[in-house]
Amino acid sequence: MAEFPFDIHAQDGDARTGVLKTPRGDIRTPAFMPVGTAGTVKALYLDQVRGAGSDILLGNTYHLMLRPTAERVKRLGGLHDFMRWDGPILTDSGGFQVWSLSDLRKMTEEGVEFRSHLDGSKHMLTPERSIEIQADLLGADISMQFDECTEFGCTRDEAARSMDLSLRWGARSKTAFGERTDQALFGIIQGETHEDLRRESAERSIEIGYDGYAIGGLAVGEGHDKMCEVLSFTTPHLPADRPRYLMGVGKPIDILESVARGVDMFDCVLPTRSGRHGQAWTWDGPINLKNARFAEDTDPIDPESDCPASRDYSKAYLNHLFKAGEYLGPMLLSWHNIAFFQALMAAMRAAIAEGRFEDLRRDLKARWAA
RNA sequence: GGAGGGGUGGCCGAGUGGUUAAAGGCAGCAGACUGUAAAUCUGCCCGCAUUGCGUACGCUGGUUCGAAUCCAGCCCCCUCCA
Repeated sequence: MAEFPFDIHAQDGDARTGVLKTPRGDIRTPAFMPVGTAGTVKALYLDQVRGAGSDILLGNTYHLMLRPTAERVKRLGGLHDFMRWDGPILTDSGGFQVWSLSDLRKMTEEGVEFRSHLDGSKHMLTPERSIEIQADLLGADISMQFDECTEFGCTRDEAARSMDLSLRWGARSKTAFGERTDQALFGIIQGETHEDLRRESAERSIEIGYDGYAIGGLAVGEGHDKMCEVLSFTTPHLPADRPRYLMGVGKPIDILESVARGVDMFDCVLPTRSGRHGQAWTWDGPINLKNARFAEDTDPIDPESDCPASRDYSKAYLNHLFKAGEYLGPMLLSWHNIAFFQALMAAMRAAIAEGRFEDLRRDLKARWAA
């Protein structure tokens, strides 16, 4: 087992706050990991990402293995040196792409053969290859087991079959990963929306033994309430002393409610993607800076923020940048959104530590109700 | 003054007798985005009302069952020649 101590400093209801220690630095939890799919958090300098309060980034097996290739990243010193980020990096195993690029794949017990969306070339991803890419070539601090994600609305049999496959792939991922002290491996709980499958997936994953436990297959169309319901009956089966990571989530309301159910880590493309598309997340909910009502709004998005993008630029200016198609618009709004998400995480950590998480939760839910 | 070309919905621009309220693009207005094939995608975009009706392709008149499309006159724009 890796030496990644997880110190839980405080618990408030099922919400907890603490620090996951890694050789490359501490990760304050609940944590939000900005997504840096192709070796970059789109439209941002890593100084901005770090300055906004990010402790760890997410990188991607699928994208990097195709371009510039994992071997080239290795030759160039590994992903940290290559992209100039000295903090922890968690990499996705490629399992999600296997699912979302489904029309280009061929699945077998061995793994997945798929065609590159870039040039149509054939590639093979197996648990062993995924771990080699993540841990050995990219040099991820936290690698994810290779898994399969199911379509929301699939049959129970399909969900069970897929969960079994993910468990077998998980065991192979663990074997391939071996014993390491400076890198960690997380397993992924599947089972769609079925309580018994989620429990079984959790129990069998614990038998395999991971450094952390992710919950996969959520926020794929089931809706906020269903997601909360699944979390409510899934997190109780996960080890209390290990980090719990809800993959791909989410909107601020999703994160808030997931923290309330004992989740410690998150990642999502939403702040950067919606930032590129003109949407700003705020304490009063999302706003679309492209809307005509902001054309002469001289207020900044958040005058209280430490982030220059949130504090020093008027909504009118951002509105203009987006209307004019200027690059600075997506850059500033991605920056603001990452800063907002991190401010939200910090607010939740502080509230949990001070035993007033429910007050914060109630207040934010009321603000975001609409 | 002469010769030729042209005037289409906010703009650009297809369309040369009916299937055209009129392609497409832009601008405009809104929506979506959750382990990133996304600086992307979707909807609306003449007016009014439930299928529908009324106005519309420079202006006026004409031909025709029917015209943005054909004819005549007029107005304007562009190119070339004097």
